[in-house]
Amino acid sequence: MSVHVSERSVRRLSLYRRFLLHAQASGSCYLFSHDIATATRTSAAQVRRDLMAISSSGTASRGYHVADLLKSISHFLDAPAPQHVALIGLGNLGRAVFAYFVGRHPNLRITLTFDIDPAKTCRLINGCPCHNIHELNDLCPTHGIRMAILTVPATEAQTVTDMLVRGGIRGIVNFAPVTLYVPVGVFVETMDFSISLETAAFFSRA
Amino acid sequence: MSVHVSERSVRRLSLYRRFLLHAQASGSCYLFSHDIATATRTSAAQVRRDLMAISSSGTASRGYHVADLLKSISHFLDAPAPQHVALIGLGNLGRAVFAYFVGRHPNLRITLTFDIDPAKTCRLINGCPCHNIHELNDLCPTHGIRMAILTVPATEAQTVTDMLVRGGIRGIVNFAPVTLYVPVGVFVETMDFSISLETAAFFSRA
DNA sequence: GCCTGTGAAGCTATTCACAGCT
DNA sequence: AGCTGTGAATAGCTTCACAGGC
Repeated sequence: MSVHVSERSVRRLSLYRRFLLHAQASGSCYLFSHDIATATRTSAAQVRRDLMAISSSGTASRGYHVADLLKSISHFLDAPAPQHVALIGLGNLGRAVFAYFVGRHPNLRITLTFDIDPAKTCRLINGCPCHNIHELNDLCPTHGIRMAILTVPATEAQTVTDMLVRGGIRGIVNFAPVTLYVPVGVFVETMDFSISLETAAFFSRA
Repeated sequence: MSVHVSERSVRRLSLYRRFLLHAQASGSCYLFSHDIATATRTSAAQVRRDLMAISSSGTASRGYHVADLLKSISHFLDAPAPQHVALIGLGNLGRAVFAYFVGRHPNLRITLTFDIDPAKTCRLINGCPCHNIHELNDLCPTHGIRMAILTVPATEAQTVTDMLVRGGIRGIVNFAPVTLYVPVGVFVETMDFSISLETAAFFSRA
């Protein structure tokens, strides 16, 4: 089991799951690899490879059983119990992310939020207490939080990242347009609008 | 010239540029490939390869001249004149994107915005007129717009994409968590928070 | 006939390693 | 000594193509 699944595959599996949930909601019971491929802009062979990697299987006649597939993708992607997530920075972006988050990720829970601004701390934001950023070091370990969403200004991002790493965080979704320095073993995913924009601008003229 | 530069390289070049602008602002005049590599989380060899691809060069003794490098990266990445960009969907997200955009991308300009909500159309948003989405087909070609940012609800994203494609758009930055179907030749970059979140969640436990 | 599962092939991206230069 | 530029090697990813099954 667990024969190393690449980052690319993990991302695609997440996409497959989202599509499968939609398909299931609209009544699909079985799907072929090429259906999943079309819906996620990849190839049928790629879908079969990815599913093979998590040892899912289908039948030649009917393809993949949607409910079973969902179960096995979720078994692979999700932690056994919901993962707790910290949200750092409650400006416009942080609150928007929180709002978007709610109801969409049943297996992930924002359980702690942090900000530097005393006006925001010690209040409930969406029913979740907001702490001062300096409590981060103590609170993250005691709440078993291994993952954080970073919505602080670019100038603060590295400082906060260092605190997160000291607090034992192993995965960061970073919204600040900066490269974060982290030790090996800490995963950083940067949502970099500027880079995406420039890339799209480039290829829109190619 | 122009010996095919991969999408990965384009993205990295955009990152290098951002770093170089910061470095220049803090007084750096020359940098070695390993400096750029460290700042952008890649390898020195990768930096040299990427710069080679756009036929920039440095010297063995001092490395790369920051100002020259910026010039040649910008020459490669940017259009000769600023590109015009349409922003579709002026809800919270669309307005946030607009606000973020301002002042950050001198070579890109949001010149038209669209929404379906009549309450939003025919008004100025950040000094930019907001049109009804049905005018998209006419206005994009006449304004020479080849690129759009899509901040509409997921349910509308494909419909609007079809309109954009008919209007001649060749590049889309999509914020809706859906796969968009576009003909070949149209570049789509999806800012997919859910997928990024799930990927980070996965690797935070690996 | 058209599907899955998968070894093998092909392709792309990255890294190695070193000649040449200062 | 330590850099760049780059051919060669390697690693990683995707597609091909086909045996086996309904």
